[in-house]
Amino acid sequence: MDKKTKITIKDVAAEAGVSFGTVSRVINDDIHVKPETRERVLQAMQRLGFVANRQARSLAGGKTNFIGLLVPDLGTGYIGEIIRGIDAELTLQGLDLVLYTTHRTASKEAAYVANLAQGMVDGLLLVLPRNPADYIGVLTQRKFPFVLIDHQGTGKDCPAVGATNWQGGYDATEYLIKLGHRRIGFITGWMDLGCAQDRLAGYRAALRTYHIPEDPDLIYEGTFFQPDGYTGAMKFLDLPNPPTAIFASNDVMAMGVMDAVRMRGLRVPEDISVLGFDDIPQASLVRPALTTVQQPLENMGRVAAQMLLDLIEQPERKVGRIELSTKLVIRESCQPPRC
Amino acid sequence: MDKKTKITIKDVAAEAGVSFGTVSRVINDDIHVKPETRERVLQAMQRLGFVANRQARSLAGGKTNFIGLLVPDLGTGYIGEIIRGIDAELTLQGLDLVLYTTHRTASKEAAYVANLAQGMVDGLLLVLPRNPADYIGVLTQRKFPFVLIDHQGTGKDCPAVGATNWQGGYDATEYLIKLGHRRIGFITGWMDLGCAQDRLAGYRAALRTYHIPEDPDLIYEGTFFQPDGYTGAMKFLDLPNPPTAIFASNDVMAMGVMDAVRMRGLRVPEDISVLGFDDIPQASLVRPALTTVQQPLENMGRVAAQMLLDLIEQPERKVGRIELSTKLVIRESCQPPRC
DNA sequence: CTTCTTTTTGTAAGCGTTTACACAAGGGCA
DNA sequence: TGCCCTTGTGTAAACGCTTACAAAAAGAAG
Repeated sequence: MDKKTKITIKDVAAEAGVSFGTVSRVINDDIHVKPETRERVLQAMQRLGFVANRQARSLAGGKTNFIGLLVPDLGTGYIGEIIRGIDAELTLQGLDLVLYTTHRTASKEAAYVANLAQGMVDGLLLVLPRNPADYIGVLTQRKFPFVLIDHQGTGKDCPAVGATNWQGGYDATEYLIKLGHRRIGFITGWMDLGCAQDRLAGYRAALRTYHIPEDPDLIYEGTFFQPDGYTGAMKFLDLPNPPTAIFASNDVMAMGVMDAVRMRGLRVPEDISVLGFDDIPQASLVRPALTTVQQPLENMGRVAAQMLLDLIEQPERKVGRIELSTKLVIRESCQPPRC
Repeated sequence: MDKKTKITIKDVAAEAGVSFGTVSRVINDDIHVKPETRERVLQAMQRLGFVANRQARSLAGGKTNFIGLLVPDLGTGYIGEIIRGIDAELTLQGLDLVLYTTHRTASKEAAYVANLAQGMVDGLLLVLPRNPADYIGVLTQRKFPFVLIDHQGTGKDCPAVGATNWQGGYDATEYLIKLGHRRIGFITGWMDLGCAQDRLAGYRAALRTYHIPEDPDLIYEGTFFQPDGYTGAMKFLDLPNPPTAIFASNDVMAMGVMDAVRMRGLRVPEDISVLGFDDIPQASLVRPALTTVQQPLENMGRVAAQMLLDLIEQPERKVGRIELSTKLVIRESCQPPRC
């Protein structure tokens, strides 16, 4: 049916018997078009199967309608959830997503940002940026719209969305304490990341509140990957006085913990309580279902996208960090310690 | 430092003391530029921090340097692995990825494809397309380059890459049989997908080869999600004569199976052997580590990207389906049945 | 029926490149 | 020295659209 190679606004204009300017106005929902003319144009577009050329619109209009998304990796469902939120919001505005995976190579990150900011996209969304200090300065100075997702740290006041990691760490620890636990093992995330630091700080604060002395043996430094949970738990279980509960800084490490516990012939939660962080989809699917601190990942993506859109609209507007609240989701992996 | 808003080739031309045509030639690695001129231009570009405008290049050059990627979802690591491969290959060619997540809404799929094919991208990569029949015709007829990933079915001979699902199903079943199992439960994937059908067919073929009668009670129809594995296994275990091994059509369902087995107070692999399909990163991390059929996911992505690039180069070339071979990865979740 | 507004529509000038074509140098050769 | 090739460089015309600005049509008011 479509024998023509490319249908342009001129073709549509000819078909509808108007000038191409009018067609352009119809495309852009310009007010100044007589309803019946608009209708005629719309039908012509329909008939010809016209789709506006993106590149041309961008060139002439000065905006690309692309948003750049930089993510470290797509291995865990974690980032998938965030993207889902971003995607939902962007689709509403007819914007498309250009995906860059940095695979944890910090160098690529800065290079990508430099290029993208040169007009390839209208705005930038950075998930779990590794060392944003490298380019935030440039971005800010150039007034290029961007939003950081799940990062805090540089102390600089720049647009970011994250979760209340400190509070999440605190709440979870408090929950374990109230269940009666006194020796609670903690497995940290990758401590270069602010979120990992905050979760640990929350854990510590809760212990302090309840006058439980902190034991350095009960803190194992991990990197957010499952094997850390396994190894950390093994180490805890080797202790002369092992913990009765283990709180891992994310769910996948918590699953590593569960494996280790089972490996030792112990049971969750009867012998050891296990608590995670994130509430990835899998958390509710393992047995026992994991009690965890829920991060509103999808919502974080959504909010970040909204912030970015606002920023694109009004670049002057000053926005800072937004923290979405975490929520303790109680399932089956924790119970009071054995007497 | 960059006080100028936009640096164009004209600025570079002025800086280098040449015409903008020459600058363009330098950008495009045109042979007809005197080495020293090239050098001068390059330095000017460097000095000015010039980055070519993507939209303008696309408009004038006729290609966008974008590849469209349609995926159903990013929940499981499965697609992340594929993207990693695609990404690696595309980066080599300086192409960027525009991401569309259809979230299993078939309607969005067709709409996206229609738009994208209208010049928004140079080619299309479709991962696990739901009902490609809707648009393959249009794409083919219009000679628009595309490659299907992990799909077979329509019988039409179109560019696709997948894995040897049948063989994988066969090999795994044979392995279980050789371990001594006679009653092997099978949990299917979502049967609308060709890969799910093939795995089941492989399972059946192996049974036939070894003259083991097929028992309809030992086949549970799932949809590739973890709860299916759980439910299916529960159903098997309720049988008067339950299976001694369970083969799930993907790893996440196999993990559901493990949960169910544990829930019943049984042990993997002592009481029940469990086998998966895919070899997602998690498979080696759970305890017992999952024996599974490895799909070369990253490589599938890479090969698909290469095929697409070839197709873009020579649109006339006829390419069909490529199948990458699966491999049985033996870990800890299977052993001979108890006497 | 003018004249002045207020829509509505047409026109032309870009947006930043690529690329076919024209033109200016340098050789090589007779 | 003159002529023809190369090789390197400049020029102008697209690419398909947006958007001021100008022009025409349609009301409103007198």
